[in-house]
Amino acid sequence: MSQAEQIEDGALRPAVRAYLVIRDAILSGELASGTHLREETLASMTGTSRTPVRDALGRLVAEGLAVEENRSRYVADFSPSEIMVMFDLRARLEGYAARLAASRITAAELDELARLIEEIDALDMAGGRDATDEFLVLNDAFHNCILQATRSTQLRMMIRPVMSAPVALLKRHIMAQSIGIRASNDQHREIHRALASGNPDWAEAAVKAHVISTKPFRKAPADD
Amino acid sequence: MSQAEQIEDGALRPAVRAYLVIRDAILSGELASGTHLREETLASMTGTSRTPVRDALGRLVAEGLAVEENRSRYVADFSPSEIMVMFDLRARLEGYAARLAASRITAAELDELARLIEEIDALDMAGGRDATDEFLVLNDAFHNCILQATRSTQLRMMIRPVMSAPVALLKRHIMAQSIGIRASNDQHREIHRALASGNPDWAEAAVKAHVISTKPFRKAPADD
DNA sequence: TTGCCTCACCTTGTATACGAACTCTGAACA
DNA sequence: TGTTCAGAGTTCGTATACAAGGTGAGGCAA
Repeated sequence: MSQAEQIEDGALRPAVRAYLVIRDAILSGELASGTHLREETLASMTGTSRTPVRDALGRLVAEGLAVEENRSRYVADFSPSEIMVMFDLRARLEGYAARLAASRITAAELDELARLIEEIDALDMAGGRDATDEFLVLNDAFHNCILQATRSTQLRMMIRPVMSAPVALLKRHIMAQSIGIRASNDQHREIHRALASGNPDWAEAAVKAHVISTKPFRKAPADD
Repeated sequence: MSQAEQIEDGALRPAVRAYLVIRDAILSGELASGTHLREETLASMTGTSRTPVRDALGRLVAEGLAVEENRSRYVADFSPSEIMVMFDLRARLEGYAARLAASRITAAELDELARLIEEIDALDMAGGRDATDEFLVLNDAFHNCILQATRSTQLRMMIRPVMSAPVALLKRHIMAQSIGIRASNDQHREIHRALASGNPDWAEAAVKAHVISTKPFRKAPADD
């Protein structure tokens, strides 16, 4: 699609650079919960004018990483209970996506999923320093392939925001070894089998379990 | 909250006026699926400059009413199967919201729900020309009250987009008498009982059923 | 001393001008 | 006749100037 935007880190368009910089600052904690996101401040932080910053803030609000109050935006609350809500939502939404995909996925897409599973396996064998980053890319591709197979742009648009934040949070937990690449890929294998069988109930349950298993906290304030 | 924005129709801020005008044009079919949303054109249509239009388009993309492709935006596809997806998503998300609300809702909020139910009943008795519009307002308040009771801004932000389009579509079906105000309010009553009992499973199921019952089509391309 | 009013500053919202990228058309050459 | 390249026109992206609104501090009066 729009690879032109991603070819080089320094060559990013101002709007996407602003988005990425602010997003990273929020997810890394550099901008703490409740911080007032001043357009002028962010503009100098990202090296652009206020226009791309406003664009970026709009996206961040839509993704739930920032909230609007009065006329300003503030970085959203990421309390443990909020993070659990995000994972629960993602589990339900992606589960539903898998349900649709089960009856709409093509043979080519199933092959693509199988290929990604193999690549992740190879990664797991090799190990190495930046296996985490590569895993995240392949993992993202796997989940996006399922979304693609739903044939619903509405669904893709709806899930995009609820995926971005949990995926970013995921990185920390993989690095902290609390989530194993091997175990995660075993779940991918089961999801592939479910989709290949065309069984919507199985596909939904498998994806739901996969996402929930990455939910970072033990205690369950959400009645789930 | 921001009532200042809504006091008068002519006194709306350009950004929200642009948003409402374009949104209505999309939902009414005036702007057909796939239409290229040219900023300059929309600017003259809404009587503003391109800046508020860009803001509005960003929101519409986030809500799934428009899609981005290359550098432009186009009005999204509202095929029957896409509309069914939107209703299914809303059912799942609001069901989850009710689940959370069941254990977090306050007595005051339960009273508020009861009050809204009574108002809708009164509306149903009175009948009249614009009962539909008033019902939509009260109905919206009812659903928002439940969202409020989840104590999760993430959830509210996530559900907002998936509610707006179905609710707008709802209007046509109420006017077409295919959805009864009386029957809908009976479901509200059950939801109230479920929430009051604090039973998350019941609350989730009741809300899910309520939303699904408004799903406009008989045939079910979604395996649901 | 306390409460209220006013003024100034700070932040966001809007308009507009300019620059860049993409697309579509038309013509020329293979 | 088909394909490709060039150029112009159109549309979007960004920066900036200006306007409006809100908030906080400071002073004045009761």
